Amino acid sequence: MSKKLLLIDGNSLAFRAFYAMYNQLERMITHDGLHTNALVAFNNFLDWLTEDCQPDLALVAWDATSGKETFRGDLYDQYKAGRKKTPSEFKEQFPYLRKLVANHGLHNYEHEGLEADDIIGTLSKLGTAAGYEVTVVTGDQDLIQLASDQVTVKVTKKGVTEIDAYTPAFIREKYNLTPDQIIEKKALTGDTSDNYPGVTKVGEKTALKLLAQYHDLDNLYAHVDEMKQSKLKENLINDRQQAFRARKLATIITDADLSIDLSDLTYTGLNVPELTEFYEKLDFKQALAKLHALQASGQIEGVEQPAQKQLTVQELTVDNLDLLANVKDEVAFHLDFTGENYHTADSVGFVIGNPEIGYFGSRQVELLQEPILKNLLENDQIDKDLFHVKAQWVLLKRLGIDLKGVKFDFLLVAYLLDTVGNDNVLSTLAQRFQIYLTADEDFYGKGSHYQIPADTQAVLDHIGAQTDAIWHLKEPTFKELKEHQQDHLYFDIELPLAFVLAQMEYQGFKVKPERLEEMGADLDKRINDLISEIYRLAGEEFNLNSPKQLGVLLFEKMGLPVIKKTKTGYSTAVDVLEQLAPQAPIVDFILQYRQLNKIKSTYVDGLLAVINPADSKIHTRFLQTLTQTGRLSSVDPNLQNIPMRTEEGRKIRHAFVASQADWVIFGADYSQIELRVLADVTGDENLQKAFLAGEDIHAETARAVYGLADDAPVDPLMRRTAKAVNFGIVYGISDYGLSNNLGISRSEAKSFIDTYFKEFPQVHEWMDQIKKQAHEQGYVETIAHRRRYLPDIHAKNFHLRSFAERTAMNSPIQGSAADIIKVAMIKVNQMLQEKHLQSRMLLQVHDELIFEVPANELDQIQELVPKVMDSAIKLKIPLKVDSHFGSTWYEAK
DNA sequence: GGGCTCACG
DNA sequence: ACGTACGTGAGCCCA
Repeated sequence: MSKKLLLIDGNSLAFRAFYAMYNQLERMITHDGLHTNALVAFNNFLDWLTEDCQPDLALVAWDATSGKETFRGDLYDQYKAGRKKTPSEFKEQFPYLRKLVANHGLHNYEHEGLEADDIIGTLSKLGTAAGYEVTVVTGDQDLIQLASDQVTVKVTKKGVTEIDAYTPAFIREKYNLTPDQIIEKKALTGDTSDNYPGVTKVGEKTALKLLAQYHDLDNLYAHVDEMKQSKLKENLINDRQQAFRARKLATIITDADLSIDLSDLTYTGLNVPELTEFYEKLDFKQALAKLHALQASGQIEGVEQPAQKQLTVQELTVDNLDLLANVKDEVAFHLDFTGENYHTADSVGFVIGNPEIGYFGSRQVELLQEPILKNLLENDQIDKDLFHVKAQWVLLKRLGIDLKGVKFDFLLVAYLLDTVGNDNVLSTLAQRFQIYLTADEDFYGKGSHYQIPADTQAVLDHIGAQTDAIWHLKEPTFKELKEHQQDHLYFDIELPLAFVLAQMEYQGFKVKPERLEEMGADLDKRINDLISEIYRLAGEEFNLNSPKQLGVLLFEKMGLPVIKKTKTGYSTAVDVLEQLAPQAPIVDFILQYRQLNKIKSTYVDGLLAVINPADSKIHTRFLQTLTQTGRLSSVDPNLQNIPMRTEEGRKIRHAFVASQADWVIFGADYSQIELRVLADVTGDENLQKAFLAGEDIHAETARAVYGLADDAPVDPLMRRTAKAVNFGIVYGISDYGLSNNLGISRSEAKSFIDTYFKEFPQVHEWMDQIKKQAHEQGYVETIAHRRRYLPDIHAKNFHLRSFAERTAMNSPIQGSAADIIKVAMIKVNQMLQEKHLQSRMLLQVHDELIFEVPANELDQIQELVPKVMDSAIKLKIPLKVDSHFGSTWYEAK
């Protein structure tokens, strides 16, 4: 095989790189304020190119930066004139581009009076003569004139990820031209970006037609007089000189005098120490991770990574399980699975061990059921270090194993240390602590490309690297946990909660498909009637689910007034439609359609699709490490947003039933927990008194704000306003937001807020103090020391900064309420166990808990659950819990 | 994949 | 002058 020469057009590619990632410009800045978007894209591109091409010789050519004009400037004084100034954000990256190239083991070259094109043209000719297979890479079509049997010219298309490889055959196919004729084409069309004209009115199409007939410029002009009279002929004759000048400008020099030789261009590969330093200096986290992963996997040599020694997992079989007899007090364990939903996922394999005894694993997860392994996992005297304990617990439970003795869950700890940018992926979370792993996505592929490699050892080593990383992550992360005063939050709240949640998910909530199907049939009929009526009133059929088409109908064809706009067009949201309803009867039908269709598609059809046929239950997953405030979320399906507010939707809850006959559904919810938390954390005495004074906090607030007597009646409008103010306070109030919500003027809203703060002065003080704290330390905390960092608190942008300030006020409230119910869940679960009750907790919906309860336990549960919830965490004012039960979730209201 | 809409607390 | 109430997830459209 012939040797390879790689020639890269530095300027055009860097330019492409800068604009390919232009939308990332302000996100990619080093701590010293250097923009790095072009560097990041160029770096990725170099990686890809060198891996793909594996060159023997390689060079990146740059346009001359100094001194003398190029011959093209001499030839035409307008050459490249009128170009926009290079943005300074791009210019500042130039010097680093060259370093980047050098650190990748490629040569940089520029030469006075020459453009990068000419350097590449000359070297490609030299390379061809010396028998090299030449690859030219550029962002610019001009270079394709160099294509030949030995030279392939790769040109980036959109961005830098897609590439066309121009060979003579490809050029023939695309333009019906030879590479040489590319110059002739350019002569006729000129070049707008280099600012030289060809022949007036001749663009690509005309040029191709002329070249098909006349082949080249000389022959064309030799026969131009024979052409029949036309505007084109006139233009050709008039612009003859321009065309020939353009041909000279477009022709790339292939015999320039260079001060280098092919022998100077040896490709030396990555300079790992230099590149590491470069990446570190410019905060290239991903590139650094990739580099470290390459080193760890032994594909390249480089800087010593003590914690990342290449480890080999020893494969376990039924015959060598006694290898695990040495396991004493602590092991790391990782059971890998496909996809995200561990309730249904297939297992890929597992690894167990630690650096002292080594790592052992198998792709046969049934091995875990062998006594030695099962006992080890179920032994609470042997500490386990894991990633994502809840998933591990469920996967093992499905194998009949009861995981115990868990001490470290890296996912939970990483989430508690910093919620920002947590993607729940081990490899990216590990990077925060300078541990670099091959990402699952890179190892297995993603989406439809997911495939478990056939090489068992490779798979085990991949899982092993993760297991070993978990082991090494424990110490540094536990240390930070302590510094954050989050030991209690982790050991006494989140870690035990993970087991409670795992049991709830595994238990599942029984759903009667026939109830949903009945509802579905009824809804279908009513939806179809609505659709017919809407089409009739509209006078045409259209896609009712398309806000765009609906907007055209309402606001263009029917001429209804535009009340609100979205980024992309007219808003057709409920509040808008409600305002339009009196003006056109169709609008009310559309509102009804929207409501019923939502119930049908999201809830009837959506839930039916996720009932497990084996047990007729729905097994949601609670995401414990996602929200920025400490709340849970629920997915696959979301059982935290089952309809409640409208009767029509609420009927969905009829389908949710207890799993056994004579059992009931029991629900208990905190009353006004967030406002009680507010009264507690602010220490506001008036707010505390208001809670102690009456049943109805919104009415009490109204009395305070409107200056009514303690026992005076409160009219509904006053109560509604006070309620909105209470919500506003919890959300981090602004007069603008409140005015919008209540449909009042900003100044009226402002005066409400002022009065509120006058009545509850310590709430006001707390709001100021928490904002100040956020500015000073960059984060806010809940009563259990749950932390939320607010990077935007220092933003120059008013919008971002204001948002961060509202968040600073809201997160401690919402988050503390989350702390309280989490503690309650752990205590309720403990109580159920201690009292040997069969009742089971099924769901948490932020301020309420849902249970299924045998009829004979109902009295006890009704007494005990609210009691445990009340006393979960002691506040300065009592917590209040309401409870309900019934034969279905609908009845438990 | 982003935007819109709408379900919950 | 600026212009959003806080926290979520799912279905659908449309590029």
